[in-house]
Amino acid sequence: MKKEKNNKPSKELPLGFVDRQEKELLIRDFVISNIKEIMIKYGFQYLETPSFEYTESIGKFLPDAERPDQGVFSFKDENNWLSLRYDLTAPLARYVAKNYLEIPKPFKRYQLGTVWRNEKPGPGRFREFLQFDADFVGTKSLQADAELCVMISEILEKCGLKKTDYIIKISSRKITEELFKKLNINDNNQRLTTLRALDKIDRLGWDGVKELLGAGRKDKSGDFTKGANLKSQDIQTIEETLKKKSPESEDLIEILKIFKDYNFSNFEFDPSIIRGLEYYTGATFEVNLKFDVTNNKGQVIQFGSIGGGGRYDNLVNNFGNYDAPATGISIGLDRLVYALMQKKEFKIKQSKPVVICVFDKKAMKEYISLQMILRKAGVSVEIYPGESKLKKQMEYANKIKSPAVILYGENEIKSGKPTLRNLGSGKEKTIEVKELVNEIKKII
RNA sequence: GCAGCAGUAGCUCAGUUGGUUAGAGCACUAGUUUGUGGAACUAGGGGUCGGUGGUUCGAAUCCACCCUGCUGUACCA
Repeated sequence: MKKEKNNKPSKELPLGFVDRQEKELLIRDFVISNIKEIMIKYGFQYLETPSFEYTESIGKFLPDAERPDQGVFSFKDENNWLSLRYDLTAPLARYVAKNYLEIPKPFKRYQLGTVWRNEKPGPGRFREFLQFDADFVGTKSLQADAELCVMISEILEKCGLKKTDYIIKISSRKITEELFKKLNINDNNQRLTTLRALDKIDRLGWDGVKELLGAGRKDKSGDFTKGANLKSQDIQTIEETLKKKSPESEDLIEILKIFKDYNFSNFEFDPSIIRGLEYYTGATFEVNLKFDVTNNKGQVIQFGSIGGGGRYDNLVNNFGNYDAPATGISIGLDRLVYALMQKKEFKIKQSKPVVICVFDKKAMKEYISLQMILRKAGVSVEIYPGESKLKKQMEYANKIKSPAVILYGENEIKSGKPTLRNLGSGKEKTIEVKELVNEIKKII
């Protein structure tokens, strides 16, 4: 905690939280409106669930400690532990279980919402972020899995990305499942460690992963990570299997066939797409950006994926005895927006008001009248919100990037002709009120 | 959590053989004769040098501990 002098409250933000400014928010709005449009086209229902859930409903583990803070923000109300959701999938499973008798089956819904994770933030990763999720619940059809990928691709392109800007990587848990069977790896811990190690291929390469599959690995800071302790023969089998360029599991073969029917080709089979989550049972996918993303110091950062998902046929059953196989995808919107902001060709329009300068408070009626005329015509306009010298008012207009100021002082009011100053060019024109709208529209 | 590095004004940083009232650029405020911005000039505000304790006549500068941040790594249901 940073101490402020005189015991004033800290102006710093908690670790992992950020203020977001207009430019980012406008791009986010743009992305969201594209998403909504496409979700309607694809026939998904819009859903919102609350930020808080009972802790036991969103975690796989019930709180066994005094305070369940394993990665979630929690607090206790009168009687119960509540937690801020850490994703939108668990709330979906809960919603489906709660409304099972009423909802259509299969159930297709999409959701936009903030999620929170109480963990160490990394570059471009925060403890509060906006997610977009689309899921099919209650169908085993691989058409659903395929369509999710096609749909994400359409969303990204609608947002202005080209085919060369992104790729959807796809794999299946069935591949690793079969490997485990074949190699007789039954210990759940060992399986998990293996999956997690394999998930790191893009970052560590096969050499690093093989260390993690074996005894363990020391990273460059000197920290040591314990490995899965597999036999070297098994490690070799795993490497050979996963290095194959085409899928051999039936589900993937079918999904790829459906992609073909959709004429969708911007994907890549990559058996290292494992995803850390334990609950996936079938296809897994990941959305990766292929252009460079830099941090605020201009350095290119390892951006990684902006989202992913897969099939999870058993998750909803956790809430009851329902047969609800499901598949879904989620996108980290803030990360997508952050990346979009860096595309040079990507411009978002920020409308800034024309400023009517205040020369004399007694003439306020005249200013208001001008303002009403302009607003009626749809022009963004404001009367300078304060009392300052003209110079200050100009500085203000300049600072907010106003396109123009209107000078309506004693002389102008007498003649009924305001002066319009273009803040881009610095040129001024004294014109009739009725011409004002047209002149301003030329500038904007 | 573990490991490495770092912590001086709002921001970017300078300031070590420890020594007078701690500096710069940018930003900010006021002004450069009273109706004009983005340039220039002048003046000004702002820091108990991350914190606490210690060594010393004297510490931003040395030591210890703590806190915070960055990076890597782990975890991420």
